[in-house]
Amino acid sequence: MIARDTVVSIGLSAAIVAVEGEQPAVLVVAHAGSHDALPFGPFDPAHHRTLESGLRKWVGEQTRFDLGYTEQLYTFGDKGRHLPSSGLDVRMADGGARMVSVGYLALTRQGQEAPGTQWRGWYHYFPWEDWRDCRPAMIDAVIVPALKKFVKDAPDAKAVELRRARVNVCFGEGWDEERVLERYELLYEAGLVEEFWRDSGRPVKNRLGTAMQFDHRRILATAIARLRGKLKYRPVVFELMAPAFTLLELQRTVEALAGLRLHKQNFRRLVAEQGLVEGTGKFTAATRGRPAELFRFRREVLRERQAPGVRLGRRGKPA
Amino acid sequence: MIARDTVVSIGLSAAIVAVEGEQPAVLVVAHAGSHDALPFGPFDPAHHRTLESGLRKWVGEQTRFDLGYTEQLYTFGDKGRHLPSSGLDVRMADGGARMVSVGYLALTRQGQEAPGTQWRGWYHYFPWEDWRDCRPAMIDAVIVPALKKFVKDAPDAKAVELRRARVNVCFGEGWDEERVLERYELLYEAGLVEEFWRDSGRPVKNRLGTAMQFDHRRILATAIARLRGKLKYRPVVFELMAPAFTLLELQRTVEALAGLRLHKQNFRRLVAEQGLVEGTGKFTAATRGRPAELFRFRREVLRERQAPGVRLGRRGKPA
DNA sequence: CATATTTATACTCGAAATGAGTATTAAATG
DNA sequence: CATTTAATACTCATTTCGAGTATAAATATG
Repeated sequence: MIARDTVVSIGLSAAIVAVEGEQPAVLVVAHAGSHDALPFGPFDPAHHRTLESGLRKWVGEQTRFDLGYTEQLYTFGDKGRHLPSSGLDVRMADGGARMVSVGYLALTRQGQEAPGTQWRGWYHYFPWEDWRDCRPAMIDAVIVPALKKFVKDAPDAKAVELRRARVNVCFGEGWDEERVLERYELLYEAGLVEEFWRDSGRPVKNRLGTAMQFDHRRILATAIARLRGKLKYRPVVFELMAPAFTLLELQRTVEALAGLRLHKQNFRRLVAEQGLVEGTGKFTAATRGRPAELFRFRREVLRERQAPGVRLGRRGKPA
Repeated sequence: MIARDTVVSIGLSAAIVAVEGEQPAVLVVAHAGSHDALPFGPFDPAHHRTLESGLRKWVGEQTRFDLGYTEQLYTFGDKGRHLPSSGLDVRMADGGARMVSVGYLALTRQGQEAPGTQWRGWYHYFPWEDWRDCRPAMIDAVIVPALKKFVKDAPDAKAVELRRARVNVCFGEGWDEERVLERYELLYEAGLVEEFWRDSGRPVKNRLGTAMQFDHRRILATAIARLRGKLKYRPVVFELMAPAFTLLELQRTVEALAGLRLHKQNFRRLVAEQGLVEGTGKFTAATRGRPAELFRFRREVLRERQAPGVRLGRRGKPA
């Protein structure tokens, strides 16, 4: 028998990403007076065969967006932390079932958004993640000192060591642009992020970056991390590009997502060698400087075997 | 209000993996007369704060295993395909809520299993995935011909092209050991796998590999794919090793998981350069051949910054 | 005991990939 | 026409990778 308490509702949240003018942006539902939220809806198992079809359905209704590429990110079920059940969600307000939320990443090109939704640069939520100009000053000015305190305040020597290691991996020497989620979770635990105080019902003491509703900033962090990783071994950037683009535009898009600058000449070499693009023979209407050739994505690479960017070889012959 | 039909049950399934004697094995619940299943249980939101704690709880009860490393894989919600709702599951037998299943990967070392469970080599379920000796003969003998027919039987020219591309990526020239799920899904759609016939309620026509209950083989495919990928950029193999091991044992374990042979000398070079292991000064009690030194995993690498194996450089200076 | 067999480990070497440039070309701007 | 901005070609040293060869240290076997 199914007890009432083995039953949950499923919420679907989507980080819908586009890049416009060198800024990666995410589509948010902005209510006046409350925090931004990701487009968010319930999964209705009676009407949808798969989670993804449910997602496409209400995203279509709510945002008028036709999702192209989508990818499931993670399923969060934490009680009391980050989740709608700890906030105010009408859908849950009648004391109904616990909610579990499934996060998705979707890539589109920016178009006209539906009323109530708007594009917002993702570095508003994660200002420490944009290293394109330089290491963000706030890291040394605010984050590292606060985290040092967090390390010192650990309950015992072992916890100190553990925290020190985490801080070092997240904000120490070197920068792994993929560890977006790890960094956010660390900042959360260290109480540097508004959500921490809200979830624990205490007055807000720190607020790094712009907060979001529920656990949506965590989902967005997961999305960014996933996208930054995927970039390198699957040709997903092209989902974000116009049908024709210059190589510099492509590079700027990748840089915007990765939050890093790349070496121009080598970037071109790489893209060309992989056979990811082909010239169209057309050129940009002159803006400034020498006009650039317009390229298009060679969809064929998807069929031609082996995902571009995939490395790791080292295979030997049978023993 | 929460309508009855917006509510679902959550099932948690775990692919618990260990490697013993060069065979990667997965812990299954084997009922006489029915197919093997992964350890599987409901998520009880009333008693568990997170999905993972729920998982650990009943896995502990059901299998007596203390899970070490765990990782969420994917959440499947397909109706009518692969899922319990299309099979016979006592938990669902009273016509209750739709089930959504969350799959997990867990890594352990093989110990004594609980009654009713047993370790089973994962290549029983995926015989085409083991390329350690050579390209499995069944691929050319059975799979490729059957898939050629599948391509030809596509409804229209466009579908033919799409299918051809998929077949090529999955079983054509080159072998991407990570595409385990893609290959399984292709075999499923082509009706080469027992689950396809079972899910569609027709008599079984083909059965490649050993079938599992519900969608568990799909979850296992996801687990293998994830693990094969993760191996390369995070030191997860060590979760499967004894505290001290020889470099050859380590290599054999990696090979078992990847389903490939590696070049011995280069493998050593790589492992050593990454600083992943350190010698203990002890040597194996002589079996045959020169005794090998015993190594241990240097857990410190996890703190020393940057995940071992991570590549991709190509970062430039600010424009 | 000599020799074959196993396995471990060190070292080499060419090919390819990578990081970091320099040089040259083609336009617009003033 | 010099200057600026950008595109694109080419170079070059370094590192990484793939594929070996060479040597060492044990057991097994005649």
